[in-house]
Amino acid sequence: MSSGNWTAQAVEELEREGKRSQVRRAVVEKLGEQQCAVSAVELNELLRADGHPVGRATVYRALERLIELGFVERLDLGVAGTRYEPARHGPGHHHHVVCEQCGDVAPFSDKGLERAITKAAGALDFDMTAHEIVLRGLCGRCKD
Amino acid sequence: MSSGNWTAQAVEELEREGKRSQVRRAVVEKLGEQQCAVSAVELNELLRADGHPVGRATVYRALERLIELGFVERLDLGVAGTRYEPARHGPGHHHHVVCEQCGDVAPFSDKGLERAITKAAGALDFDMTAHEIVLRGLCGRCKD
DNA sequence: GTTCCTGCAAAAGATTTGCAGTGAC
DNA sequence: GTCACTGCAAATCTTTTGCAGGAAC
Repeated sequence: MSSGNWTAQAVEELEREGKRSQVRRAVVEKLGEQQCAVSAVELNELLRADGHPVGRATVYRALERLIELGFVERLDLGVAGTRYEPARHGPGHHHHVVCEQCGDVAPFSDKGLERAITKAAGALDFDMTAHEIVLRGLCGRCKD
Repeated sequence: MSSGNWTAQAVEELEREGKRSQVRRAVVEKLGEQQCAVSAVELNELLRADGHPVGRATVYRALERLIELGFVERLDLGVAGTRYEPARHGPGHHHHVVCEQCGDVAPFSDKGLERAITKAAGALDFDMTAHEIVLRGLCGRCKD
């Protein structure tokens, strides 16, 4: 699912539901542009900077709906509050490394890790629908 | 690191630093007793129920210090706020599965997953000091 | 007209900070 | 006496909720 596809599918789904709002479309589009997870406040600021003076509550409500629909994942990296990002199940799926020194967040992905996750989940009496992995430590710049 | 050992080591470390407080010792002991992650508010209530009328702020300050020392890990499972638990690196080390229906949190561990994590981290320009894994989905009771 | 969406302001929670008092040494 | 710890209350911050008005159809 490429960035453009994600945005298109999410917008389509919202419209199928009868949600024809311009504001929600803007939220979806802005979120789809992000490389990595953003907080609700950051997203709100990005939208305002873009000429969409959206209310905070609206952003939260839009995110909530998108989470219900499975288009957005909520995650807490321990820095800058709760963050949100497009749920990508195919290419683009990734996890996060967080630097404990500078707070920098970066994405990473690893095939072997995905296989191990799937295998581990299969051994439990549990239907896994999503998973999150966060690595903490020192980033390349801070560890020296 | 067994439960008793963790508590003993944490208390010892606090004392080495010159922290001779009874209250912090109580926080450490109560935390060491927990099977799984608890929130700061829950911990405060547990302490009060135990006859330690500790202030909220004190609990947060104690947890903060313990995190700095590496004895406690902060994690956010998306349910009931931020949670804290003893950082166990040997036996007892585990991750979490969260039921999206009932909010139940359970621990799990998997050797293969640990190996995959270590391997994946090794491939990055990053010094990993900790990692978190959260599986989301439906627990045994809710999936039926 | 009906239904859902929106912004604003108020409310609710969680966490942090300021401060005067207390305990350990 | 000194220095760190403590409780309380106030302040902050993030997220949620109530409500009156507005847009889509």
